[in-house]
Amino acid sequence: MTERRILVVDDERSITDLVAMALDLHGATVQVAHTGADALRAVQEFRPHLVVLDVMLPDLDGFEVLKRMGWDRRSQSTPVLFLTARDELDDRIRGLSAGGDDYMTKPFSVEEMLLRIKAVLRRTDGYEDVGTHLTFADLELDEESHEVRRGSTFIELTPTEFRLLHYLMVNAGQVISKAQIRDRVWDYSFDGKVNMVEVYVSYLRKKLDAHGPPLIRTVRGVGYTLRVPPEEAEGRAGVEP
Amino acid sequence: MTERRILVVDDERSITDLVAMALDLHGATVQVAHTGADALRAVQEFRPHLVVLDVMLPDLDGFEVLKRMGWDRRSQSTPVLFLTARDELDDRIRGLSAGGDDYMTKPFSVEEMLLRIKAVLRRTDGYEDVGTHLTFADLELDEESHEVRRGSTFIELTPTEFRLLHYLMVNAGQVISKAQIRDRVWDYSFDGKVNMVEVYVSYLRKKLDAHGPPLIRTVRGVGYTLRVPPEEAEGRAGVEP
DNA sequence: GCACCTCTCAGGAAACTCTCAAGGTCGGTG
DNA sequence: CACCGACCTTGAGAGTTTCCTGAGAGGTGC
Repeated sequence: MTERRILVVDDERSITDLVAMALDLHGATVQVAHTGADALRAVQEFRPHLVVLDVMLPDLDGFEVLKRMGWDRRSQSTPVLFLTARDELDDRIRGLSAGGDDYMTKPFSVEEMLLRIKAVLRRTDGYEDVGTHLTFADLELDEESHEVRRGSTFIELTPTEFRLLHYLMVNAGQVISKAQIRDRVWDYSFDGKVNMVEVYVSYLRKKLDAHGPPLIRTVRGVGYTLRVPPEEAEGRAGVEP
Repeated sequence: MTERRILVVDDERSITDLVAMALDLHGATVQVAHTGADALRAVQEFRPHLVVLDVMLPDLDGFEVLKRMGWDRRSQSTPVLFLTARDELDDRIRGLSAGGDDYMTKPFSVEEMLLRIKAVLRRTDGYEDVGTHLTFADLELDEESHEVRRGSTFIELTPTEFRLLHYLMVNAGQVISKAQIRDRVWDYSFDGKVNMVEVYVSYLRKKLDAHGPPLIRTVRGVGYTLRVPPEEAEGRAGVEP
């Protein structure tokens, strides 16, 4: 997301914080607004490459903001990612994705949001950050088509499994804690007191390891990591009597 | 940790002392605060690159401090490492690591804390302090993936073994006393009456020396040290094991 | 209603930490 | 130079923590 200016508009501070920090970590330059009026001002001055825009704002609603951005948009075609509560889903919103824009329902996961933003930027911007294609050992994942292959066989993943694998692949070679996974792959309203992460890792393993050597390593007490499987069983060490 | 300003906030003086001293030894510039109010003042003036923040403070709690740091944070994105008692693990801690922050439960070991701080700085800072990679003779240890190799074979270590080896490698060539090891690799509430350190050194030796000449040398009455194995000592009287 | 997905729960497996005690090794000393 | 005591090493194992996974209940979309 390097070199992209992104404006995040939501009246809930917790949401703007979360989104802003995540985007910041990914190299974007972020600005935040909490009202429609602020948002319009920020669009003028900050000239974002993309706007994340809540539909419900205290003063204007998101569509009004969109409309008043109008002339600006057409000249610059600044894309918008709308945020909306699930039960406020509206035909006007559904129509957005036709124009290159997109929407997400709250609550969302950070991982999901990053994927969406990248997709929108790609569509409107001709933007190739890192490409849509991730590879690790004989594993391949395509962000756009949501397709996963191991070697030559396609693997069907559920949406959650996909987000988890994507997150692991982006951070391949690094140990990721369960807390990180939970915060990133699950939505922010999820208060899982139980072992969701373990369960989903288990699902992933079952699907991935059916077609080759194990790829997900447990690092006890710390988390999980992808690793290239050691060539042969000889690479093991430790308990030699 | 060179050139990094770190603010340590905890109401227990023993903890701030411990942490501050360890960080100081690693080249960080450290400041300490014992209340939320002090912490906020220190954030303003000291402009730390990272804050170690206890959740329980006499005046404000850690989250309140975090919130009031708010606007400051977003512009600077100062990361936070939270400290919390294991049984106070709080739902509010959720969501932290999506922003690059992290938390640790008390009691912790100094070694563990240094590893966490480095990890957080790496994530948020883009900055490679010393690299994640330690090398000694044909031994390699990677902090990020928690992988240890000797020559070409991977070695599986338990968390405690890993901390111990890491500590030895950081201080390679220096004799480390058992007391130092205990204070650093074990958490500060540990009152080992027995020979824990010896036992774990033994475990390490068993795993490491299966793949080459002995690396950990005992210095009788003093402690242990890593040393490069002598090339070949066939002419010598049996001084070397 | 059916298919699929998400999440819970609980039992059991596996890994890890720590203790203890039986030897082994070393250095000094009688 | 043989022996002693202090120190060190290591195997065995109990107790605990952490992780894995099957079964199934609820939810959602078609």
